[in-house]
Amino acid sequence: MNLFTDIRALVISKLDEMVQAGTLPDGLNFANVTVEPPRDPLHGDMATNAAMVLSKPAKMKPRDIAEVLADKLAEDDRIRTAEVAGPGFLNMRLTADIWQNLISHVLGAGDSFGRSDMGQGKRINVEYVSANPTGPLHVGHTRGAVFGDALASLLDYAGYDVTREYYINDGGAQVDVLARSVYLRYLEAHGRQVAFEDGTYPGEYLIEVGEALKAEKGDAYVGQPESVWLAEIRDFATGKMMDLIRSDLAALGVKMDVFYSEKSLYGTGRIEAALKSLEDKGLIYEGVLEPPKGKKPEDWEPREQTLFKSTEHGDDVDRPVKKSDGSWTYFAPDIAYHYDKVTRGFDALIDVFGADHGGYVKRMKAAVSALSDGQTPLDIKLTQLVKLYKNGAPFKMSKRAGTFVTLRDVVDQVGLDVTRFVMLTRKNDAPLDFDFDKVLEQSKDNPVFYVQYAHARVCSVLRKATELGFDVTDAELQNADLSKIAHDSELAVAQKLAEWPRLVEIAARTHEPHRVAFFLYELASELHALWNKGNELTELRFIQEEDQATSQAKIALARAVAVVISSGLGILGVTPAEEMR
RNA sequence: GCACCCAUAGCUCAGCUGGAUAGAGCGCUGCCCUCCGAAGGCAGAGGCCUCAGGUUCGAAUCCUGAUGGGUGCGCCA
Repeated sequence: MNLFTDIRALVISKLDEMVQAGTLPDGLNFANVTVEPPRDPLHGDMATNAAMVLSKPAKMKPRDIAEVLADKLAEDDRIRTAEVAGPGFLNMRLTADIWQNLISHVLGAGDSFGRSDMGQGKRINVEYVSANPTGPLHVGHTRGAVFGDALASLLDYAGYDVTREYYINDGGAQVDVLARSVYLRYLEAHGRQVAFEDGTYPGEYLIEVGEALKAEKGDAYVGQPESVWLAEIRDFATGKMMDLIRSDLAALGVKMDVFYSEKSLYGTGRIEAALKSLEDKGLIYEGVLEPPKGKKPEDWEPREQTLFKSTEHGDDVDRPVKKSDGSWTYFAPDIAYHYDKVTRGFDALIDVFGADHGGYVKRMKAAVSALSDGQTPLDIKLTQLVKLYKNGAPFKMSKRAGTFVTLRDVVDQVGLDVTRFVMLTRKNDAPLDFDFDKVLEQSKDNPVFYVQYAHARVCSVLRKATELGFDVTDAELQNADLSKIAHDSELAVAQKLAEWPRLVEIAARTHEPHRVAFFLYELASELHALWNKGNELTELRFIQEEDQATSQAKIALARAVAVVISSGLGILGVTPAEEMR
C-alpha cells in the first residue's frame, strides 16, 4: 500500500478524463507526472507537478490545466481540498480517514508494510567485501561490508531475488606471501628463530595458524624447499583465513550466500572461455600500450601484451589481460568471474568496492558490457575511506605501530548495532568520520541512539498500557477506533509513515541504503515531537487512563511507528531496542 | 598528463527521475519536567548551495569550463 502511487493513479485517471473531454490534447506522455510530499507541509499533504510538465506539450498555461484538474480531483472521496499554487503546483489535502486507515493497515501488514514488488523477482547479485584472504578484516572492510549487506537487504525488501556474494582472491601472488608467512610461523612453532622480512606478513594472527599446521603435519615441512610445501600451505592458510573472515563477518551480522574462489577459475579453462567470448567479438588483440603521461614509471619500456579493447565499451584505454611473460593479469580472472555471474543468469550485478579501486570501475563495466552484449547492467558502488577518531583526535592505522584497527576491535568496542547504523548514516561516496567516543554517546547527536530511543519509548508505552490492563496486541490495536486520531500532530506522524513505501523504492532504485537511515531519523523525530507535545496538551498523551478506546487508537499510532522503525532497522541490520540502558 | 569521486550554515552532513521561502544535528540565545523515560521537545540567530557560463516555464540538482580537496593510472590484487 503506497498512498502516493494510489493518488498518482488518481491524477492520471483524471488527466485521461480531461483528454477524453477534449480539455487536453491527445498523445500526451504522463510519465513525468509525479505525486510527492510537498517540501513545506503547510502546502498540503501531497503535491503534483502535472500541470507544469504538461503545459508545454499541451500548449496550455499551467494554471489553466491545474484549475480544471483541481476541480476534478476534488470530486474524489479521498481528496479534501485541491488547490492551485505557485507556478502551477496542485496541492492536495487528504481526508483524515485516509491517514487513520493507514495506521490500521500498517499494524495489519507488520513488517511487510513498505515491501515493494518493484524488483519483480529479478535476480540481482551483490558482491561485497571480497577482501584478500590474508588476514582479519579491518575497519575499511567494515564499511563495505555493512553497506553491501544493507543494500542487499534493501533490494530484497524491494522485491528482488538477491544473492550476496564474496569473491575470494585466492589466486594471486598475495596468497603465496601468506603461505610463506605461515611457513615462518610453522618453523617458529617448532622452536626455530625466524625473521619476517619485507614481503611477508608479520601479523600475530598467523601464530596460531602456524601451530595448527604443526599439529596437522608435524615436522614434515621443516627444512624442506618451497616447492614441497607452498601449494599445500597456501590452501591450508587461505582456508584458515577464510574461517577467520567468516567469523569476522558473522560478528558484524553479515552472512554471504556464495563464496566464490578465484582459484577455481585457474586450470579449469574458465578464464580461457571468458577471453574466448571476448575474442569472438573481436575485442582481444596483441598490442603495445602507451605509457601513462605525466607520471612515467622510470623503468617503463614498451612491451607487447594481450589487450582487451575496453575502449569500445566506454573505457579510456585498452587493458592488458596478459602480462608480458604470458601469465594472466589480475584483470583476466576478474573478467572470467564476471562472465560467470552473467552466465549464471543474473538480471543485474552490483559490485561494492573500496574507493581505492575507483580506477577499476570503467574497465569492469566495459568487460561486463562486452560479455553480456550490454544486457546485464553492472553498478559499481565505491565506499569512501573511514577516518578514525579517538577522543576527537584523528587516529592513524599502522600495522607496525600496532594501531591496526580490525573489524573485530570496532564491533567489540562499540557493538554491532552502532557500528552498522553509523556506517550507514552517510552516503557511500562521502568520506566517513568514525569517532569511537561519539558513537557511544547517548544523545541526539548520535542518530543510532535517537532512533533506538523512539522505538524504546513506544515499547515503554506498551508496557505501561499493559500494566493498566489494556489490550495492546497488534490484532486489537488494528481494530481501534482510529477516528480518535485527529490532531494535526498525530496526523503528521501518520503522514510520515505513509512515505515509507515510497522511500524504500527510491532508496532501492538509487542503490542508496543511507536514505533508510535518514528516514528513520526523521520518523523518530516526529514521534519525539508528538511525545513532548503531550507535556502541555495532555489529550495528546498516548495513554488516557480513563478512556481505553482513545488510548488504543493513540497507542496504535505509536505502535505503527515502532513497526516501521523495526522494518527499517531490519534492512540496516540493526536490532531495535526494547529499552535503553 | 589522464580518469573517477567530492565541494550546501562556524563544524559534521541530508536534500527524491529539475519544482514553491534550501533542511537536520552540533555549537550559540531563550524557553518547556506536580506529566507514559527531559537520554527529549519548542523557538531564535546563522547560507551569493565554490566560481563562471549554458539548457528551460523553473537549476543546489542536468551540461560545459575553471578553482580547491580525495583516489587511482602495464609487468601488485
